[in-house]
Amino acid sequence: MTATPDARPRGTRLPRLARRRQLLGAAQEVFVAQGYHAAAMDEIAERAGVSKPVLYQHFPGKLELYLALLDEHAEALVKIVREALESTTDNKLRVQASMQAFYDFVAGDGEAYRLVFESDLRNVAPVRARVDRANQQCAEMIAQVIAEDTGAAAEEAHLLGMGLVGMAEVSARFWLSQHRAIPKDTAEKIIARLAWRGISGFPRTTDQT
Amino acid sequence: MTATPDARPRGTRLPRLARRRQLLGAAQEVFVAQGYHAAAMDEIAERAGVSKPVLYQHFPGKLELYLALLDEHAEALVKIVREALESTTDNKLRVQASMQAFYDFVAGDGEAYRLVFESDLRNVAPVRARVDRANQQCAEMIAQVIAEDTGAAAEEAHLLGMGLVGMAEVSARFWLSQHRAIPKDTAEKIIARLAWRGISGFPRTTDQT
DNA sequence: CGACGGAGTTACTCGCGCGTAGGATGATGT
DNA sequence: ACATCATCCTACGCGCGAGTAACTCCGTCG
Repeated sequence: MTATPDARPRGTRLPRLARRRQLLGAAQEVFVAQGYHAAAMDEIAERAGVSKPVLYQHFPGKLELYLALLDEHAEALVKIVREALESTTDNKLRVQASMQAFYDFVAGDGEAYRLVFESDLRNVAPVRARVDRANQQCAEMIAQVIAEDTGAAAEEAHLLGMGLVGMAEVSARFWLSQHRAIPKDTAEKIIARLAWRGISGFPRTTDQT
Repeated sequence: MTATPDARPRGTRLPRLARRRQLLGAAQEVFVAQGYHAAAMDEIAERAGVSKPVLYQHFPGKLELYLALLDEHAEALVKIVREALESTTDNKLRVQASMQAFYDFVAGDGEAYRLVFESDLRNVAPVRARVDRANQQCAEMIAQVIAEDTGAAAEEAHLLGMGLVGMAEVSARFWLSQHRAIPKDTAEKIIARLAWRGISGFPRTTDQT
């Protein structure tokens, strides 16, 4: 078990772009499995069946390599949430689709969601900026719909949006941590119903009990 | 700005237990501000106005020092949530109180919530165990109430509980990141209303559209 | 008044992991 | 066949930060 799990054949020569993609793939596996700090550049290189300097011919440093991956997946999250919201004008279905988007994201290939939701580098400014921005954009898109639907103030709608994002994020990660004890679509429906009951016909005024 | 902000007077001698408390205080400041990895034992010692070996006379290593703090605040979170749930038998008020508990926790002294909600050491088993356990306990307590109230299945109630925990956590952190743009009790009420509308009179069956 | 011991200090060792210098190797154009 | 260039390798420098060894200082008790 101490031997390299599945290092690619060490001899293959690749054109620049293909190599880059492959390096990103290897880096993702390692960063996801170990987190940023525990991940060693040596290991990423080895995992790609290549030596370290090759890595540095494609990326200026460890941080930039990480940011490339983070960008990719943060944007992917925002994109599928946007698509979910644009997939219909029926708000109930919108909620359903949005929740499914989060569950899809978390269940997606190679547990890449960890980069966005469980990064161990949030204390570093550029990482924090990206993670926060992804969350904010999701919340903002949802807030827009809420504001239109309920006439709530922007601030309030934004807070509600972030609440729903948190609900989706955390419940989806929990669902996955239970190794899908509940079928995916069932979990999505349960959470979607919770969310929909929560916001549908939300009272228009802020200051009431 | 490069000089030490407020190192305690370097000469004071303290009895063992007082020193320990003080070291925990200094460590908390540094861990909260920098995260685990960026925090240096030298800096914690300096912040406490003491040299490094003193730190090692009280804690066997950096990790154990961190775990001591994490335990403390994880337990504090579970405790205030439990107290919120036990404060009344009116479920609507329970929701209100629970949300307030999360907001109180996040707004609490020295931003210690970061240790529990934003730890950059979740990839390390003992840390992950503690963070997950705190979340699970909160969700479990809420799930219990939900199950009693709605008759939902245990699995479903647990998922709902985790959804509400996520809603509270993420929205509270967002609220704080906006530097309290909304008054605290207003934010609490908005989220509490969202949560209460979501679960109150939750349908008893799972498999309906 | 001397020695005992708790409290603290300075000044190291040492391993780990990022990033790099300099050399080898194999395909391509002339 | 030979030069050329991109691609890849081995082997190292080097800083940083956790943890430690060996010493000092001062109150207290017999």
